Parts: sequence; structure tokens; C-alpha cells
Amino acid sequence: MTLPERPARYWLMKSEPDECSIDDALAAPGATVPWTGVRNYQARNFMRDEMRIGDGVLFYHSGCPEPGIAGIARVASGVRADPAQFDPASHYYDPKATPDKPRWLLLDVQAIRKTRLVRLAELRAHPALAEMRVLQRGNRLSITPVQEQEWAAILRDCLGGKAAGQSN
DNA sequence: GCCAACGTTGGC
DNA sequence: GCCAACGTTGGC
Repeated sequence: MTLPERPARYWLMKSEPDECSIDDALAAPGATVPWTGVRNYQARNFMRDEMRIGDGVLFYHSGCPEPGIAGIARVASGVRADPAQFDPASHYYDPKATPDKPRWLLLDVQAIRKTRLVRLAELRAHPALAEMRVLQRGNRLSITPVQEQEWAAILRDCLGGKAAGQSN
């Protein structure tokens, strides 16, 4: 018996390009990277409870001179423990986490293609994106849901309407 | 470097 | 459970 089907959902995932840029992801084996370092419960819960293999991902560069959407990707695995939480040398070490009781999870993200940089100002100026979660005041979540119509508007109006989000 | 905004921690 | 203090995020 397989998991129940559901329509694909869409997400925006922030990455600091100094740590993992869209180019880094595309250069990885299988263009796939483990999304390490999520240390926020709400974002973790999205990965654990709502994200499914095949969901579309807007690959967003943050904490850099030109923040914005830099590529398209897809969710490529379910969750597992993020090994960085157990590594005292890691920036993402969490002394309260143990292999028996991991706190933090990751999943694999597969880059599909690099896009032109769709800058934050451009996203903010688009009427169809007025309610986009990542653009809301004070938002700091590194993973946010994207509505289907927002995804469609970005692909159509910002990325030239080429098909994306499918690996075949 | 600044600062707004939010999440987490921990004393009570 | 409250809430002040502190830490982090992330754009600018």
C-alpha cells in the first residue's frame, strides 16, 4: 500500500548562498543536497508533516547582497535526523539533541534549474504575490508555503512561463 | 553595523 | 503560565 496521493504543494526555502547556493546544489551528486541547519520548530514541522516528495521548491538566496529566488527545485526525500545536531564542531550543534531523541530533521532537496534572480523588490511589486507568506512583515521562517497561484504567477511572470517543477 | 521583528529561555 | 531578557534572522 502506498501513501495517499495528494496534489503537489509548493514551498519557498531560504539558503545562504555562502553555505549552499543554487549552483552548489546543481553541482552536487544528483543535484541533491541535504537541507541541513533548520533550527526552528515551525519550519521543522513543515518538513515533517507537510512536505512530500515531488513538491515544488523556490530556491531562495538570503543573507546576501542580492536576496531573491535563484532557482527551482523539488523535495526529493522524506525527513530524517539532521546529523549536524550531534556534531559539537558544527555551527548547528544542539547539545540537547541525542541520536535517541533527535530534535532536528532534514530532507533532501533536488535542484532542477537555475533561474534568473527574481529579486525581493520584484516579488514585493507583484500584485499576485501581495499575500505571499515570505513577504509578510516580520517573517523569518526559512521554509514557507507557497500558494499554487503564487507559484504559477512567479513561473509565468518572472521566469518566462517555461514548465518547471517536473523532473521529466 | 543597525534595527525591526520574532522565537526561545528561564525565573518566578 | 506569564513575561522580561536575550538571541537570531535578515533586509537594508
